[in-house]
Amino acid sequence: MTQARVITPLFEDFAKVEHHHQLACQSCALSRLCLPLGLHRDDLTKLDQIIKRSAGYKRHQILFEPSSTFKTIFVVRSGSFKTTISATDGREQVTSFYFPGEFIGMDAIYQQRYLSTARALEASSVCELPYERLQEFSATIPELQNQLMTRLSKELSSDKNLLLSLGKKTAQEKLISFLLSLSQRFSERGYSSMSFQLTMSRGDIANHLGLAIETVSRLFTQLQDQQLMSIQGKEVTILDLPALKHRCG
Amino acid sequence: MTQARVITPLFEDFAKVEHHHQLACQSCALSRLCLPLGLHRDDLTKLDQIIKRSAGYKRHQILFEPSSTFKTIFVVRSGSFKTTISATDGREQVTSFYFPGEFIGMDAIYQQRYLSTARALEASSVCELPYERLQEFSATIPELQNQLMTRLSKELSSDKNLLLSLGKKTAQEKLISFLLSLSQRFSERGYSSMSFQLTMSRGDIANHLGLAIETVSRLFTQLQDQQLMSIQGKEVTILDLPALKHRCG
DNA sequence: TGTCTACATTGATCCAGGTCAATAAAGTGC
DNA sequence: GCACTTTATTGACCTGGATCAATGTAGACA
Repeated sequence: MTQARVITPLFEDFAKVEHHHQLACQSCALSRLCLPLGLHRDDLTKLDQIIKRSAGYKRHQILFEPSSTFKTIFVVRSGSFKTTISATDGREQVTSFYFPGEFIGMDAIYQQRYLSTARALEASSVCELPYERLQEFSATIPELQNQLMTRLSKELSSDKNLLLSLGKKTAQEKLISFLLSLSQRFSERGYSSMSFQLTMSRGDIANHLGLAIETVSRLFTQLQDQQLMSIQGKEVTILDLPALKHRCG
Repeated sequence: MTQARVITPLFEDFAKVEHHHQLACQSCALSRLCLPLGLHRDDLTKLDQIIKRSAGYKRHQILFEPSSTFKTIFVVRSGSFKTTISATDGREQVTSFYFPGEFIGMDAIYQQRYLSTARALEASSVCELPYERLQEFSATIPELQNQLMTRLSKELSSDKNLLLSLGKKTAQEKLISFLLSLSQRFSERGYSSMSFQLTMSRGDIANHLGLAIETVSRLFTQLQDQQLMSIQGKEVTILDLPALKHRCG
């Protein structure tokens, strides 16, 4: 119960600190996870001019979709998002979830149009990085260019790991891998890695992992029965981390 | 039969033109698909200095693996490669196939170590782009930086599409999507999009699509029976493109 | 030219996880 | 607080594609 309070919604505390949303990168609590990482103070000041802190997004609100014109890469400031990609017949695949400090929309650089649709999972806010300006700046700030490449490469890495999950893992292994990767990301953001709130629905998780909702639900009960973790609604508590790590492949 | 001759191995003709393998980018037949795209002539000359044209790789030979130290990004010059990622217990997922002009190893930028293992599918050759030098050069050649980001983003896009395939498509849809994407890539390289040689085994295709070899084999027979395409060994001929497009989701 | 070995096809059987259906919680708005 | 809607759980049953098994085919190399 006490853990739950601090993480609903994610980074709520940071959002509150920002009385208006033009808080400079220098004083942003996220800077250690975000674009500013490794940038010099003066470079950051320059960058600060072009970054637009957007108003908040409500649960389910669309951040962008394939029909939107591509101008910016988004960074999650608070809350969380999901991206989905659609087949021609309307079937959708949830490709990623995004938490504070993570970049959304990088797959649009090639072809200069968003490939996917991004939706807020809860009340959330973002910073907008105008891509063209970012490119100009990268020419004079090598560390910025490095930062962008690293982010792209990081997303590539996690997609490849997801490919391994979807292609080769059992339903239980998929779910455990997913939960452990969430745990890892929460811990990087200063939250408990052992107890956290899911911001996405069972449906989103199932879809992301190529499973049916019912399978996810059954696996949750099964993991509880095996004393590996406890799940009450959206709250996940990891009980036996070594056993879980052992079971995720 | 006539089509088959020109594509075994892929870009064989280019390989022959290069009597030694220090052919400059400017005179390389691939330049239109490769890094040089959009670069100024003088920039290309500079870049040429740092690109190492490596000796050939034999079928099944390893280009890199996770234990290799990351220093370079590879560009396929001739032939083709596959990359695989491994679970802790040894299960492998074929994450991508790479053809001439395509970049291998970009997922290593984050963490500075290769995530996957790359193997030649046939007698092949590559150019090596030392990553650190590439970074230095990007600072002064904005178009190079743009080129790299675009390549990363392109790989991201194709991985997301594969996620859709693995997560939401039926076996037949997966296979058709895969074959059509190959067809597209062959056509970009100046080959027939209607008739081409598979350079990978049934096992590689099955693994890549999260299927069993037997399923792939059965689907091939089924696609032939339905007069949608003809498959004799490694040679694929597309007979009814509209019908195939309709069936791939 | 024949022998090996790896790769591919085809058939029979099985099962992990999907689908369908009913019920139960948990939000959400009035 | 109550109605309504969305989300989650649980059970019964079914199926697409995996697995097992046998056979066929094609390179590789002596």
